[in-house]
Amino acid sequence: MPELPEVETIARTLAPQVTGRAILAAHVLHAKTLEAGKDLFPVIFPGAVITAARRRAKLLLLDLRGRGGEPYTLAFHLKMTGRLFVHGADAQPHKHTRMVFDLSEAEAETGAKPKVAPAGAVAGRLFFDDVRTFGYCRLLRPQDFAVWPFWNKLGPEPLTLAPQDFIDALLGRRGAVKALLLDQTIIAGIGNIYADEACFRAGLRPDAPASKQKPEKLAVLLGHIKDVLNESIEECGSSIRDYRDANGDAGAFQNRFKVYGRAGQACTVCGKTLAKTVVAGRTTVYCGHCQK
DNA sequence: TCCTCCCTGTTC
DNA sequence: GAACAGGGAGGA
Repeated sequence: MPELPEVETIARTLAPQVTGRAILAAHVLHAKTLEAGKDLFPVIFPGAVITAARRRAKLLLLDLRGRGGEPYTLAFHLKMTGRLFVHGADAQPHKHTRMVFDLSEAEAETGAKPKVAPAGAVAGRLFFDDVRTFGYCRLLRPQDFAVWPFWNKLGPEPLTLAPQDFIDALLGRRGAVKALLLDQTIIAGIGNIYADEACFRAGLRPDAPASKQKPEKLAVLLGHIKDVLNESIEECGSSIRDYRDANGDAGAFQNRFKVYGRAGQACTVCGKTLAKTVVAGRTTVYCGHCQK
C-alpha cells in the first residue's frame, strides 16, 4: 500500500526519531526479509550512526555512517504491509516483526540536550513489521547500488519530472497508460491508488493506449500526477487499512479518493456509476463518461 | 508485453 | 472457505 506519498511521509516522520542515533545491534527475525548485506552486519554493528532518512521511488532509505566514517545505506521496500516504528528500549517483537534495530540515544550534536544514558545502552528499538512478508531490507555500500538491478532500472521521480521527458517515455512504448504509470522503470513511485486518481483527474481512461495520446494530454496527466502526489503528501498519505507513518498516525488522503475503491458508486463529477476493470493485473476504477 | 505467483489477514 | 488486496520477479 505505501506508495510515494506514504513512503515520503514515513521518511519525514522517522527522520527526527532516528537521525544521530547509533545502531547497537540488528536482529533478523525473518531470514527472507534481509535480502542483502548480512555479511556487513558484523562490520558496522554496533556503532553505525543513522545520518538521514529519505526516500527514492517507494524505497525508504536510512543512511549510515560506519565506525570508520564510511557510508552505508539501509534500504527498505515496505510493499503492502511494511511498517517502521521506533519503540522504547524494552519493546518486544511480535508475530509480524521481521527485523529489530537496537538504538542508542541521539548523538550530542543532533539533539538539543540528549538524556544521559550509559555508554552503549539501548535507548530505543526500531521495528520493521510486515504482515505479508513481501517487504525487504538491504544493507548496501555505495558500490552495491550499482549492481542492484532494481535500483539501476528505476525511472525518474515524478515530482521533478519534466513534461517532455514524460511524454517521450510514454509515446515510445506500447501498453495502456496506467500500465506504464505502474512501471517503475518509466516513472518511479506511483502505485495503484495514485495511478487511478491521476487518470481520473486527467479525464483519461486508464486502459487507453499510451502511444495514441496527444502530447498535450500527457502533459496534463503529468500535472495531475504531481498534484495528487503533493496533495497526498500534505495529508500524510492514504491509509486504507495497514499504512501508518512512523508516529503511528494514519494519513487522510483516502477521504479525497475520487475513484480508488469506489467502483459501483457515483462519479463525483457526473453522477454516473464508476466502472471497474483490470489493467496490468490490478483492479482499476474509472468513470466511463468523464474519462476518454 | 502480459500473466502468474509470492504471502496472510480480512471480507464476502 | 474462496476471493481479494498488490509490487515486482520471472516465465511464457
